Parts: sequence; C-alpha cells; structure tokens
Amino acid sequence: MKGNSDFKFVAGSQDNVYWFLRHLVASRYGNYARHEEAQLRRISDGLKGLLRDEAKIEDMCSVIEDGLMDPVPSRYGGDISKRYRQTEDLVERLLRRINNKSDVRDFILAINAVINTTALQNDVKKFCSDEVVSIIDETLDVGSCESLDPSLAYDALYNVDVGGEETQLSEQREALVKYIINLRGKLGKKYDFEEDEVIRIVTAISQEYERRAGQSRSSTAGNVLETGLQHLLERFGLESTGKTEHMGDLEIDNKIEGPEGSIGFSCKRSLRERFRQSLSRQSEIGVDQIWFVALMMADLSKEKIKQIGDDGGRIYVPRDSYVWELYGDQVELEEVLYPADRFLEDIASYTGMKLDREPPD
DNA sequence: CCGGGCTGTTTAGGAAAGTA
DNA sequence: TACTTTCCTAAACAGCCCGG
Repeated sequence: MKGNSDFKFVAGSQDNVYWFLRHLVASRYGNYARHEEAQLRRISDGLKGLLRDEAKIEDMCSVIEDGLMDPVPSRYGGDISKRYRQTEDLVERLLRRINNKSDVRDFILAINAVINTTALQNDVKKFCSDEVVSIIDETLDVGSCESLDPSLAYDALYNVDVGGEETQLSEQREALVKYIINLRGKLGKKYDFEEDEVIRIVTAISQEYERRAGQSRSSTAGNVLETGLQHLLERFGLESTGKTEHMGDLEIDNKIEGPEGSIGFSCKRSLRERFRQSLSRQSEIGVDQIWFVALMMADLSKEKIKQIGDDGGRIYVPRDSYVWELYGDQVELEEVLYPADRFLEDIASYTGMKLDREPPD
C-alpha cells in the first residue's frame, strides 16, 4: 500500500508489459498514452540512453517520474488539477514495478507497444456514413427498382448493423495481426527473448488492444444505427431533425415533427435498462410519442414491452421473430408492439406526412 | 437463468482558460 | 471581444458480473 507502512507488495515481473500498458491507458490514471505520446517517446529515448550508460536504477526512476509529471499542469482553477492527481497515481503504480534494469526494458517495450497500438486504432478504417448509406441503398435496391419499398426499412438497418460489426472487427484484427507478426520477429532477434517470454509480451499487447478496440466498437455501433435511421428517413422524404437531443438524463436519437403528430426515435441494438430514461418524459422533449427500434430480440421481455406501452411508446420488431410470434396477437400489447415492416408507413400516417417512394436518379 | 447494477473507454459538447 | 485550446462531465454499450 501507498503510505507509511513498511509492507510492500512485491509484484512478479512476468506481467510487467501487461501492467505497464494497462496503466498507461487507464482512464483513472488520466489516459496518459492518448494525451502525452510525445513525452512518452522522450522518456523512452532517455531510458535507452541510461541503459546503455549503465546508469543507476534510481536515476532511471527519476527520469520516469519527472518525465511523466513534467507536461501535466499541477493547478487548475485555483486547485490541484485532476490530471495531476491522476498522473501521481500513475507514477506510483509504475514505479512500484520498476526495481531493476529488465523492468526498465519492459517499460520501454510497453511504451513502444502503446504508441504503436494507439496508432493502429486510429488508422483502422472506420465503418462510416458512406458504408451505411451504400448498404441501405443496396438493401432498398435503389437504382434498379421503380418504387422504393418501405417495408424493407428494418432489413436495411439490420444489414447495416451486421455489416458494421463484420467490417470493424476484421479491420481491427487485420491491423493487430500484421503488427504482432512484425513485433514477434523483432523480440526474438533484437532482444533475445525465450519463446514463452515472447508469448507473454505478445498476448499482453493483444489482450490490452482488444480491451480498447472492443470499447470503441461499442461506441461506434450506436452512431452507425443513428446514421442509418437518418438516411432511411431522408430516402423516403421524411424530414427529421437528424440529431440527438438531451434533456437532462433523457435522450432521443432523432425527431420528426409532422402536421398531425411528432415522434422521438430511439435506436438501440439491444434494449437494456437505460431505455427507461427515454420514457414518460415525452412532453419534456416536445414529442407525442417515443418509438423504439431494437435490432436484438435477446432482452425484449414482456415486462419491458408493457413498460414501453404504459409510457405511451411503441416498439417495432420483425414479423419472423419469436417475440412477434408469441406476443403479436395479444390484445394487451396491441398499442405498443408493431411489426417492423410497417415502421415507415406508420411514421407517415402518425405524423401526417407523405412517403416519397420515388428512387433518386 | 434472469435482470439489476455496475465496469471501463470512447465520443460529444459545454465551461473555463488562454491568446490574438 | 472573438476565437482557440484545455479540462471535465455525461452518456453510450459489437459490455461484465453476480446474487437471488
């Protein structure tokens, strides 16, 4: 523990690279790798010099501590800055693992790895609005059909979701595989590591990379659906705000205001506990109803559907889903549960707008 | 097995601070 | 004053875990 006690937990060094990576990225330590890449390079160069000169370990630790703290402003708004406190914690966690020269070498390896994998993450081709638009247009058969079919709207969103998942994951994996192949060669030749040491380092990097990559996939998935819904509405000439709105803890992804009614939309892959945020507050956001589009049936319990209905919302599910098969004809759910192929036409009739089925030139 | 309650990393966007 | 940068918070979930 940090503090005055004499007890010190002595960590094993075999997972050094993993922990160094983890700490350099952790948000509780200020996400140092994202904010101070250039400084990490300087620290790494400095340490390499000290290793060559056979400097004392204490001097290397000072270089690490001073180097990490140096670019971080200590005060903010008359108080100690949050980043400064986070960086102090980072230094403490790193230094307790650095006791000899091979720990320093591991730290240098971790700095290189974190800089390289951050670059990989940034360079990976994102599944962006161009791809969303083309998958939706292909599903609707825009270009070859004489009249757009609104019943394909849900299929289009579903295809976007599946395509996004596939694309993003395989791009991220491809980048990692290339990097690891290259690194593995270097670790064997340049550093003379044993095979099991190489594997410990390579898996540390992979494990940490996936932790970050997975989080970012989750982030972009929501955006992809929002983009998809907006494009669908545009294709069928339904004018919408196209932007998410926050009213305190309440969020909707899109909004349509027609002459006869207004709808707030909430697109979700799955419907977890947060959907309640959007409900029973329609008036605050200035819409008559909130409609949900959920792609995954997995956690759509009857209780949840009822709750959406009690708050005057609707949810659209595909006709060939088990949810529709079981609940589709239940009188108590008829005001809340609707088949997905009616989604766009229901929007038009509820808001008093007209669907434009004309394919673009 | 389920659902509630929580993780961590990401992004967006607002407030505060810095600069021309 | 107007613009830019920095700091910080909120919210999302191609998530996670565990008690009843």
